[in-house]
Amino acid sequence: MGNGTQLIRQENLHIQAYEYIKSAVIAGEIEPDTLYSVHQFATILGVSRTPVREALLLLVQEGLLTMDRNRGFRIRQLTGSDLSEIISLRRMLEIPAVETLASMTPAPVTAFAEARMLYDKLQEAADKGDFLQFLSLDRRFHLTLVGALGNSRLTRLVGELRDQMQLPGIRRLSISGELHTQGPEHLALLTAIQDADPGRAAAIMKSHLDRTQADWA
Amino acid sequence: MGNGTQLIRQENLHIQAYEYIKSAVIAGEIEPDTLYSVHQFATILGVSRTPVREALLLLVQEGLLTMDRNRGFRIRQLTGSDLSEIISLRRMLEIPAVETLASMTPAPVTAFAEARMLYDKLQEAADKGDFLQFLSLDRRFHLTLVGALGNSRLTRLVGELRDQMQLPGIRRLSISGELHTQGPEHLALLTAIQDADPGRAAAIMKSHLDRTQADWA
DNA sequence: GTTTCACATGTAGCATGTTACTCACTTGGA
DNA sequence: TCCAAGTGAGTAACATGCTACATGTGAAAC
Repeated sequence: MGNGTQLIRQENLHIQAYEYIKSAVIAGEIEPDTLYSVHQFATILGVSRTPVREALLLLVQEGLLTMDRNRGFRIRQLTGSDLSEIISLRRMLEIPAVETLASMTPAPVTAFAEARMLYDKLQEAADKGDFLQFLSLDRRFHLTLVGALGNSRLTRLVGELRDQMQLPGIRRLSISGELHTQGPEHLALLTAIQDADPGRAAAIMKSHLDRTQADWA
Repeated sequence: MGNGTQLIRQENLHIQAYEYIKSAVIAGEIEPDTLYSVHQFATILGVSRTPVREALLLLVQEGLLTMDRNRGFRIRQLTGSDLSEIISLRRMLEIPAVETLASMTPAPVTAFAEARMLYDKLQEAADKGDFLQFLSLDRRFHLTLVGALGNSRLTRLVGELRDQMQLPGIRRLSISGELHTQGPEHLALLTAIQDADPGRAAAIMKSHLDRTQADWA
């Protein structure tokens, strides 16, 4: 059968299902502690069970979901030790990343410009209290910076780790109040990098991670 | 533990297929530049195409294989920039890892003992010129050490990065001659860690990665 | 009241049928 | 000889049928 309204849709269904479900998980549209079946998602997406199952298996491997045999799939609940594992990895990756970024010659000015633009939008979202938008822009801000290093595996990895931290299991509320404290921190980081001050950039990143861990404990 | 004694074998077929194909890839039993079909593996393993396809998709996500739409699957060819990405990540992860390892109190003596045992076997394999055995023990040696840190995500990640480096695309020969130069390096690393000398351990790890990158260029 | 057990329900898991695509090869015309 | 359209084999990709299993429920046995 034809592809409906899409002129050319060259992307596999399981990829599309993967993107959709992943977004839903991160946006919090999926209930924790609730079992979801392949059939449910297949019905929602209007495709058969096969590509949906494939997508779910990828998400399990990525650590966003867990699988209960013959029961269904559910959002992974992070424990405290999961969190420290993730934060520990982020320390190893993101601190050297911003250091290197601040030392690059020539400086990746286009990435800086884009990060600056994202920061502006970020502040806007913080003012409006638009939590989801804030999270999305926060993610893009950091991935833009890390991406300027040109290491695609690093960029992807950092993204995955950040995504995992959006999972429930740890208290995630009260962040609404932190929206405005986070803003200046982003700007300070960007400024330090643009000033080619690796030490300051690293220190900001480190304190950010420290505080994140403390907050979620 | 050993599933020989296990009465019922309750592991999903796609997991078993995943393990099997991954081993085959790393052991070099799979020809590079050759397209393999789901059907081929399914026939070899004596199962249907579904779990095999699921396994292959996981391996694609992991970066060991690539997928040619409507053509088949093949081993991923690493380019020079792939290699530098991987080495760069390994630097960020493995150097801090051995540093931390050397600073741990109490020291993880059981892991040290196991690493020492693996080192002995490693030397034995090097003497015999058993290349595959050497690679397998080398992998276990490093993962045992990293595993002692207790960060399961880190351990898994390091393992995946090392696996990717076993892929062809870069000259991998002449390593036979290096088998004996690698041996002492392993011992030096282990000794530095056991001596609680983070700086020395880090230096050894760093030079190892530098040399690895230079060799493969 | 408590335990046991048969059964109904819904699911993952696997097998298999079907479709549509890619590409090597052939064929025919200039 | 060259090139272009045609075609056929093989494949991923998707849909669907079927099986085994985990679990909740309720009646029967104690």
